[in-house]
Amino acid sequence: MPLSIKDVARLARVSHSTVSRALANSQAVNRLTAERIRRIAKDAGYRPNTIGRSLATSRTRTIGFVVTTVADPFVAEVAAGIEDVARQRGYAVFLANSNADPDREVAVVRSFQERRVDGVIVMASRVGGLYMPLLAELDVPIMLVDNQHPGGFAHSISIDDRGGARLMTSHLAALGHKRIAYVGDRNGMQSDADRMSGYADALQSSGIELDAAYVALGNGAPAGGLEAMQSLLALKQRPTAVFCYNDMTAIGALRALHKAGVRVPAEMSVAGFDDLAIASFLQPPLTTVRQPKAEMGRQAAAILFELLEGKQLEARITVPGELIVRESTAPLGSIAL
Amino acid sequence: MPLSIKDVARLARVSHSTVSRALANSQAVNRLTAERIRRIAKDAGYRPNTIGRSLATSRTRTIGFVVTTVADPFVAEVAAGIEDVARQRGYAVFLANSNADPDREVAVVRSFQERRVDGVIVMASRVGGLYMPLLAELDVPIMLVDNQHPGGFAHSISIDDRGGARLMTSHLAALGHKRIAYVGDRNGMQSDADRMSGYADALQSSGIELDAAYVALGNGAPAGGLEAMQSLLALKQRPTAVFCYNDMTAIGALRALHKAGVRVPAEMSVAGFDDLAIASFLQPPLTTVRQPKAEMGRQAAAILFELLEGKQLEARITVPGELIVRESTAPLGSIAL
DNA sequence: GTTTGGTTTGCACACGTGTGCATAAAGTAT
DNA sequence: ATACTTTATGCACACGTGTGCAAACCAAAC
Repeated sequence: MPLSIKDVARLARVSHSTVSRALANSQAVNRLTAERIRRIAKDAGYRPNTIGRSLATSRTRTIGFVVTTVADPFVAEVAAGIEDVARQRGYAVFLANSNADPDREVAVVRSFQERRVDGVIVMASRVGGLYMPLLAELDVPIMLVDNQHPGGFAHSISIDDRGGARLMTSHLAALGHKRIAYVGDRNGMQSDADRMSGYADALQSSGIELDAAYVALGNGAPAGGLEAMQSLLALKQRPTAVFCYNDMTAIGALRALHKAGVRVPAEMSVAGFDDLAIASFLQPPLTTVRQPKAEMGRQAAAILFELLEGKQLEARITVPGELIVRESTAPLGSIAL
Repeated sequence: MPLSIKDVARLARVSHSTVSRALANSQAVNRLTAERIRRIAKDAGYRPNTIGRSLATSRTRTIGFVVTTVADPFVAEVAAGIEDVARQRGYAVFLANSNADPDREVAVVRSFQERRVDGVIVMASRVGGLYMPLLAELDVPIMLVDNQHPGGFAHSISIDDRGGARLMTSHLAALGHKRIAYVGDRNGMQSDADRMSGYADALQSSGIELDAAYVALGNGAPAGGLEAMQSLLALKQRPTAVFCYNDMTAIGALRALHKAGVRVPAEMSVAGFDDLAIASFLQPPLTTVRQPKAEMGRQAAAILFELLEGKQLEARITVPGELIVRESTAPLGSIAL
């Protein structure tokens, strides 16, 4: 059993109140006494018990972070950013995977509720209709990261999906491509819908008619991208460029193209979204839209802490995506060496 | 302010003790009364306050998970496994990144200490000499995953690095390769040393002399693999096969080879270790040693919970790696189509 | 020496829950 | 009817910390 504030009090021959104040650097306690107490506490290896403190202050200095799964590298990078600023501020982070399973979602909210987290960051992308009211019931500040339906909540940070998709599609059109395909995500996420409409926007601006045959559906993972790409390859008239919902999908698409012996970018340009750490090491290095993942995580956490410290603010931040041109996209009809 | 057990007690016109017992399904309370109380608690939306409970029971049903960084996909997959069984058992998981920074390591341990976690899982690979005694000071069960120096601790689960490396190196030798290189990790990790010695073992068994020129150093990330591969390519007599410390390193190596116009596997075989989710989508799909990452996470958590429930057990589990042969390795001198 | 005012300290309670023990109620055996 | 057992409930305390308020102490001013 680790020693309590009372043990320190006994050692210092003062009341536990004085110890509490001394350790909190309160002005009320005599400077010398305070220093003496701090010395004793340190020498004895005293560690304050957060549980007791939380009970007294009704603040846990704890936040919950819900995701579909941390196994997704995109999510993991955001998590790293969040954890970074949380640690700096003396907060700890509960990690919970919902796996987009409604039962788990409920379990996660219950757990956070019972543990009295001070705030929550949600990055569950596929949050269902039931999830939002459940979260609201928590009655703590909630920050959404790249979430769908941010409408219902006051605080969110999201990539500009539509703008990013527009950037990329325009890039492809500027390279001379006319038959530009989009590989989406069949899970019906808001970000997919937004990227799709950015794609549609850009086609229109470039005077290209949107052809439903060039819209295929993956699942946000390589396997889905591979399948979708294969269906595109089976078309009588193949596209010459493919914009994928995310980098993971693009990885699958690249694999399908290699298998089929289609050279990238000579015969087909491929683009992704996210700019995962490995994007620049792919074959060929992937042209993509960069999301500042860790930075978004840091910002999400920073805003949440502002809220926790009582600041009243409405923050619906949209971060612009950055076009990163690498070697997987090239002018139409170019020949690779 | 959410309602407390006393609020429920008032609603049910009983003492809070009775409510406590009713909700814990204690035999001591009358069946009908208990049911009535549970009804009322449920209808009122009562959620027990874990903070209060923890103070009373001195158990938090919380564990800490320390890693260098979750941004590493390998780590993230283990994390998913851990979180999975933790949730099932009603435990919550604190995530903390040490970034292999000694100051952060200290901060993490302090945080876990002050939050009175019931147990800790460490996956910090590069734990320094100071870290271990610091952890021991926590005085709670500690479970190590793929950690170096598991010697000092009673409970650990690790991949069989040496055996896995032997498997892979033998595979390469069996394909006829004589000049087999190893790209290690300059951070001086135990797993690197073990894989290196497995590599050396297998070379010896195959009657191949270990040539120091064929041992290069990366950093466990693609950039390091790329550099290391380039140094190997600069040799007068290049290797014909390269075994990389991990998949991330192999990804960098593949990139270097593509850049240099060296065909894989026709001119050079490449192998990794870990079997990350994307390994099978690389160009070419990567031959590697599979670590059952999520499963190891699940098992680590399961053992920790056994310990927490008082079971006395010594567990130093070594999990065998599985050789996964894909298309990045081929017989010496084979010609790609 | 008394009063005033400031500084420092401790008392006592609160936070929410679990639990040993005593008490009350109800049932059973004599 | 009494004594004993069983069952059900409440009282009171504990866990570790923070904090309003009163008390104690001290110094300065009169």
